[in-house]
Amino acid sequence: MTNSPGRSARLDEVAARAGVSTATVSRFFNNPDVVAKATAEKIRAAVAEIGYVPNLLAGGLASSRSRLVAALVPHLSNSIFGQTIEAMVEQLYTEGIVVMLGLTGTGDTRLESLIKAALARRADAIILTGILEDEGLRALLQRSSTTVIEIWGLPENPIDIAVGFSHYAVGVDIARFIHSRGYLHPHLLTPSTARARERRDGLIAEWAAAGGAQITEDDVEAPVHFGSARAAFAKIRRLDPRPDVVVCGSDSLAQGVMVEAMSCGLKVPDDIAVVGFGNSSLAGEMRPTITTIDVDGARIAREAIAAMRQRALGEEIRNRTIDVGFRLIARDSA
Amino acid sequence: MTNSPGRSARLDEVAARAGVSTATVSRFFNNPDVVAKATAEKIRAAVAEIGYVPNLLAGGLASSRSRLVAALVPHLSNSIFGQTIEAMVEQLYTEGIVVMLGLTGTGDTRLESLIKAALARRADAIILTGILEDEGLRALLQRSSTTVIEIWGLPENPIDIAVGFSHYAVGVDIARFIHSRGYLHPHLLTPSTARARERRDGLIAEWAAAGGAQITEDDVEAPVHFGSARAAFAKIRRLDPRPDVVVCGSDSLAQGVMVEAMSCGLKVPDDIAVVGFGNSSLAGEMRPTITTIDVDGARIAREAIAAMRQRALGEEIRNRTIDVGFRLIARDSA
DNA sequence: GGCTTGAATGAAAGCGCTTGCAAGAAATTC
DNA sequence: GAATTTCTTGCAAGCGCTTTCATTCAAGCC
Repeated sequence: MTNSPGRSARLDEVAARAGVSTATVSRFFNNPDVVAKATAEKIRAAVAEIGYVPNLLAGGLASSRSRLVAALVPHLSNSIFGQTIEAMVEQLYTEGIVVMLGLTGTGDTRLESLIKAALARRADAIILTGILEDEGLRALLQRSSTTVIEIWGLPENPIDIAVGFSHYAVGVDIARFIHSRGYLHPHLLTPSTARARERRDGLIAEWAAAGGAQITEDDVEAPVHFGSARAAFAKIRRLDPRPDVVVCGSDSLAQGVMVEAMSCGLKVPDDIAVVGFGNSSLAGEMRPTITTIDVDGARIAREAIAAMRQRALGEEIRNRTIDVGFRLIARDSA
Repeated sequence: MTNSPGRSARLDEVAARAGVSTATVSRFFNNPDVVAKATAEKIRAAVAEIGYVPNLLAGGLASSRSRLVAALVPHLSNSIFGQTIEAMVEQLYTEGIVVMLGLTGTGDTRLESLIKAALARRADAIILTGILEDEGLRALLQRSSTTVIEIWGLPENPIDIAVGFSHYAVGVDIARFIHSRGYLHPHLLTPSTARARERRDGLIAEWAAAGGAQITEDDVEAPVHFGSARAAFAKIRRLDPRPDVVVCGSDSLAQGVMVEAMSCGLKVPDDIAVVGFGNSSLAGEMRPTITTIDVDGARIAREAIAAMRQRALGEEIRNRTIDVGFRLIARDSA
């Protein structure tokens, strides 16, 4: 590995050293099957000798494939998307594809420039977690011929491909569950995000259909942190009749409510039950364990990558909306 | 925004439409101050009309600046680095720089190919969280003239720039703290990572210096999950004398130990005290709240970015090792 | 009024790689 | 053994932008 510092080796230097053309070296990297064994060996040696590292900016420009996937999520910490991102990074890694991480926060301003940043880098695919309403942006994406995958939800009208589940159906399932357990006064703690509201709507509709009594509810600002839960619980205590089950928009919210309730001397679930969402690791770790909704984030990643691959191969994608479903996990908290 | 689908607009089309040369349009994007107001306005209009999005692959190739920073961390979920990554992504976003996320796991195999992936994309900087021992890789990085920033630790011999704190000093501080609180039989729960072992070494050395009694200890495999804590606690119960304080390598480990202890009827901290590390949000949320070490992850990100910026400007960096310190937060668990 | 200075712009040569096309070599077929 | 077919390889024309150097033009100076 001899090499002068500063300037890095180029493909043509490898070619010269191996006694072949640059075309062959390029093929050695991108399409190894077509180069003869002996030639490949010479190239391998030359690469090692001069410590060559390909320039993917140049390669990407020439081939118009960046080997870069943009993943745009609202937040990272305590986020339900972390698992999916992690799975995606790991799986794409094996194909030499790298993930560009974008944090959109809540709101569309950053989303726009992040999408442009992804487009500017000619990302092979753009993964979106939010719901993109802006028509201009939708058009921009559609025009771009980039693969766009919306995950963690199932928009009725996907931009390109969607992998997720019905949040409304989650709400319906939770309503049935708490009804079957005989709870009478549910209280909803809904973060101010579009998806959470869909779950809320499903729950309210199903609860009404089942003839349940009045539901009380409260919104919490996203991103949710412990203070939100504390404040929310303070309000819950004052309610009359006091709710017997609190349906939370996330596990960490559920945890917060439980901790507050227990430190007020209430017993969970006897005095007040709690339901979470997401099945994060803490849901199983809290005592009592938290009843929640499990979503297979890694599977979402797998399906998304499978779709990208099909698209890259130029195959027709039959199913542009992939439902990965969810599971209600009944544990100790409700 | 008229544009035929498939092919995206090019700089020369913008130039033609605005009646200027490509050079001027390029300056408009990269160095706006030098183009005349009126010209800028014409270009702005042309860009909007044809919906032009620059091609940063081409731009990067020509300028050898990728506007891409690679962040290589072991894991994402429940990771102490999440906060730093998040802060870094947010801050770099404002400068139009994007973060490529690499997950190294524990071990050097992936680290190597991730570093090569970063170099291949001509990342403007590479952020490393682990300790890089491999001489070949260190040489590769040094030769590459890429800015390399090692964070969350202070290697005695940094590759390029380091931003972090002394893990050994953390161990020393914890030893002093538990000594001052009068605990007699500490038990150490150390994840199998280099940094955690440095903290352990510091604690053991200081504890011995203070004349403390024998310390018991146990290793847990990284990445740590709840099962690790459960198993570890089972062993702790069998110890004689039973430890009166458990020093954990992370907050989630601490939480796990506390939950297990409490569900065995032990009181925290009276029967058994617990110390964590990292001051993750759950440390303040658990009841009792967890005594832990706080590190300002966002500050690490800021300092790292400041160093990158200096490097980009070609300034000499006086301080190649930046100590951001840490704080022991005494709460209820110890 | 001629000269200097500075601001704004353009022409064109790359940046380092990929890939369609063509051709020579080797293997296969009849 | 000639005609195909299949493998390998090389040539060279880009991919879309940046940037050096030169040029133009207007303003400032004595």
